[in-house]
Amino acid sequence: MHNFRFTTFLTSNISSSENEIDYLLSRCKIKKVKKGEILLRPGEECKHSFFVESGLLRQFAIDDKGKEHIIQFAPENWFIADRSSVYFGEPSVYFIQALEESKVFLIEEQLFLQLSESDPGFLKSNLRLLHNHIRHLQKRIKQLLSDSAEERYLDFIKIYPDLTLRVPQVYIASYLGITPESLSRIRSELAGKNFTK
Amino acid sequence: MHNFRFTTFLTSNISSSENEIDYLLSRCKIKKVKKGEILLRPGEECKHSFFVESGLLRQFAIDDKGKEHIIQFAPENWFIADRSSVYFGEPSVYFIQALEESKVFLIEEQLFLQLSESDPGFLKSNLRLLHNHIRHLQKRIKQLLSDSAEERYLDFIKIYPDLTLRVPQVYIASYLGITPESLSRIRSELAGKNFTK
DNA sequence: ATAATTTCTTAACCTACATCAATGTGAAAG
DNA sequence: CTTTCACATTGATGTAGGTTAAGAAATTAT
Repeated sequence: MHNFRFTTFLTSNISSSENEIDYLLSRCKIKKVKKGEILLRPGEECKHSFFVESGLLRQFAIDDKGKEHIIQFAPENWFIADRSSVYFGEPSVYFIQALEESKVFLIEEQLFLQLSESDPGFLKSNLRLLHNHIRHLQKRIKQLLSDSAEERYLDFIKIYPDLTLRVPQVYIASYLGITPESLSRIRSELAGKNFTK
Repeated sequence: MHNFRFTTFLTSNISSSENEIDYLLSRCKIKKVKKGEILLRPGEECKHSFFVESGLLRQFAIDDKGKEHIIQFAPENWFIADRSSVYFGEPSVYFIQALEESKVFLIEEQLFLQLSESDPGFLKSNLRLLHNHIRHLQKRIKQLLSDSAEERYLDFIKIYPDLTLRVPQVYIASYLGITPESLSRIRSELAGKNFTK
């Protein structure tokens, strides 16, 4: 029997009976995705939430001028989905793509709703996930409004030290809302500061 | 008996029995707030969700340099709250303030959770509210990453034509993430374009 | 190993928006 | 009516970050 991260995640984060968790697992599909593979594109309805068992995904948009903007990274143990598309059944405006070879669990929204109704413990966990998401989005807006690119980068490496090493800088720049050239400049300035101190 | 907007909102948006709605209403307090009055400040825990019965509120943050950044406006019929603070019981980093003389309903989180557990119809509405909020936040991030100040302003007046007239431009600028001077310039350029067309 | 490709850095120049400062306008308050 | 105060405009100048372009460094493939 497999010992999935997803199983561990569920048992430690969801105050639900073992039965319920088994049921949930039995209703999820697991999918292997290659590096670069796309799980969602603009115009499509996002049919699943994805739990990243291993590897790394990103959610991003492409603007009018053809530039990519990363909304979210999702390394192992994270959920990723276009929540509005999943929930409202609307076409998404985002891509979801694997940045590394990954394994993901596909979870249908219907299952979430069903378990939230029948099981208060599951509802709690579901609401917690949603609120974590909201907190994250809100912080992002606040940072984009208040902080300079350098400040945002410093926060990024504090919050995601692993990703800083793991992800090419183009993507980090795209998450921060700047060009890779600017990020490179910021990095060399920061390096300078540390030496002279 | 009063005919509140809140009542209308609840009956038309919540697929719940009349009893449940009456119960909800009976457990909410209504509060009159003067223009400029502050309902939440950084460091405080946000204890309620606010439903704006009349008037206009804003949620904003003040950054290190003392500049204000508006996260959200809430005119009548809108909810406003710092969701992460309400849900996680953490101290907020935001202000919530009345921009006009307003009446708001105060709703305790406990009540939301309780009704979500006991009533599937209420749960649905609660989830819908949360997902609307998420959609809104996500769009905001995408815009801040992709669009110019002018584009964001044009979208603002499309989405909130009423607020465009109702709210001083300083606040709109602060919502868009620019200075009032820049907004004024954008407006005069746009005016120019329309004349010559 | 060596070539090929992807990623990163550096430099010169450019642009959107910020800052500072002065002036104008319109609504509320005396 | 006129004074005040909050709000808006306009102009001169500054700056963070963008753009373009070239080369260096690091991975990946052969």
